[in-house]
Amino acid sequence: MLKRTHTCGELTAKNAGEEIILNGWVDHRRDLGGIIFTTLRDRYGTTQIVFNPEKTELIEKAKALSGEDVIAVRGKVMSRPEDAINKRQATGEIEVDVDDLEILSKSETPPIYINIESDTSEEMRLKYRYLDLRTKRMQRNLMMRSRIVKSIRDFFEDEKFVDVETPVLTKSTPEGARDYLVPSRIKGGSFYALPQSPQLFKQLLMVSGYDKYYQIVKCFRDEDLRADRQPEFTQVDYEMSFVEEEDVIDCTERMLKKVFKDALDVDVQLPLPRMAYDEAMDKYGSDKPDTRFEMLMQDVTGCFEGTSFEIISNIIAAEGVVKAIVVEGAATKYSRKIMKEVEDFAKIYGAKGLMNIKVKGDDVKASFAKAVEPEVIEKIKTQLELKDEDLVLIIAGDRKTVNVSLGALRLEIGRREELMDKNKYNLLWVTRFPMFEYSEEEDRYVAQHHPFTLPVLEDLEKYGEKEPYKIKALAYDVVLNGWELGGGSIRIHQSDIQERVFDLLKIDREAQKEKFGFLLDAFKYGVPPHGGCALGLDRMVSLMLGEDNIRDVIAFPKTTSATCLMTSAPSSVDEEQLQKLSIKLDKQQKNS
RNA sequence: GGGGACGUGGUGCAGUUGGUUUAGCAUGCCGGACUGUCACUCCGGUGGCCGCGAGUUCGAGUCUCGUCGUCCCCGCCA
Repeated sequence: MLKRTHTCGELTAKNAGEEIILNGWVDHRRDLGGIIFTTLRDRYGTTQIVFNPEKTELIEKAKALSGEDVIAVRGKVMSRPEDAINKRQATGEIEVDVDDLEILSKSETPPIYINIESDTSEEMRLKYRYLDLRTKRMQRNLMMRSRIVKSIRDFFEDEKFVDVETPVLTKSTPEGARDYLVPSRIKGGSFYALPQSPQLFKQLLMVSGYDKYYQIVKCFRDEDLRADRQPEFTQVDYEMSFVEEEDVIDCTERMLKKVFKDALDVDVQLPLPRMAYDEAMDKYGSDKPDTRFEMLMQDVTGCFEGTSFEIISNIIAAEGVVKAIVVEGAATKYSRKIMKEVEDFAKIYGAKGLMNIKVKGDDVKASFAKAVEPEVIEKIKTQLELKDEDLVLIIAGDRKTVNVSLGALRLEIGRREELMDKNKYNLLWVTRFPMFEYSEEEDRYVAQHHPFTLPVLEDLEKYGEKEPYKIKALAYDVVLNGWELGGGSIRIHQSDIQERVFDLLKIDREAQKEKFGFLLDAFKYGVPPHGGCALGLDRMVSLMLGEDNIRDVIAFPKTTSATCLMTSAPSSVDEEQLQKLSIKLDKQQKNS
């Protein structure tokens, strides 16, 4: 075999005259009758190779080449004629005059386009993923991912973190997402769980004295999928001992700064802005605010005080709120049809309805004008400092619904009006998350982060068991352009506080022992104060590449129904296999 | 668990209110012409039971129901 001396991306005018060998895939062939041009491709780039008419034997061979054949060519690097230079190609100054051609492997006609940008359906791309990964886009994505991972590793290694692998076959954790289960053959009827995160193990590593740990690790959650959610995904997981919140935040910031510089040559200004959870919810209606544009939510409940508008007065009486966003220059542009679309959008997020005010010159037109006193509209106009062509979108209801629906609407308007600058990377911290969240389903408080998060101690004293929903936690998320990149917390290392938290969560001694006994035992033998963070690598890479779907930065992803179109996983298994695992299927599943 | 969009030659799409049709376009693929192309160009050709199943109808790519698949979203995801 002719072994390559160069890749398809590196030859320039400087190599002119050299005898070289290239290996690669036939990207494209242009047969002009006498002369044949072929573009050869590998992951480094493309190079034009030329079959000249006088080499009759070669020409015959070259005529038989088709797309995606794997070939080797030996030839001489030639400078191209001035008018034949291809400026869009890195190797466009040269071409290779072929002296010898070896066909290493023929290809059938591929089912998807590889050499040109096209809108191939995801279904085809996923089914023939190995071909899709040949495309320029996917090669760029995976190579960027690799670069980002290297940068992260370099950072942690330089900072003396230790990379420790934690088990993939582990114990089911009851709090949080649904676990993927793996049946045990040796202990029939028992199950391992795949980790949702190495949370408990990394805390144990702190107990063991590995005061700086990191791992780039697969995690698993058996929940429904989304554009930014896969059942298996990769986390950048790290934990530190003898630290406080500031230290974890500082370390994360420096890591992000390095990664952005290394991968994108973007300078991130430190320290990153911070926003308390309450402020984020209040102004952006989200715990992961997109701060690339303003259009903040404003509370206009006061303007409706004493109104006879029954729907609103009832909401206010029930401690609800009325909030508004102002869309500048949209009053005329937003026709009845668009307003309907916008209202329907808000309703998806639980809004009961959408009120609006349109300012056109001196005319202030409210969709709810008939139901309300003129002063109310006047007050809103004053409070929001409305000007010509302003459109005000207003939602009333309970605080949570208003925040969520108006926050989602803010983003939707942002998209419609193209207010998000794609070249901007707005990183920020959202801090002081609530420690507890009431779960209707379970009829108890559950930990919003996890039960090992350290509550703000003053809050714990002040609100305690009476108003646990007011207790904040030393938990923080890092947010990039409205996406949660990751988050972490300072953990509890004091057994008395841990017990109080368990009590508040109504996890009794029995359950504690059963579920987290090993951790609580470990904490008896000298545990340093510690805290850490975990970042979603897939999200991070996709954001840095401007891809809006994490499938495009994962080599072999799953569909939204958690299947793999290439391998057909998950699939049924032999009866015998099941027997060894002590598993019986019910009739319904057997038939399907 | 729920809502929405889509499914038509290998691929990406069009196909009007159900009927004048032999399901069209682009690209690919095959054959021919062409010595400076780079998504070469030009000429000719090949290729589809319209995802699958049932129903309504004289007649279904088009309407209805079911089912499968893909994508987006709500719930869910500490």
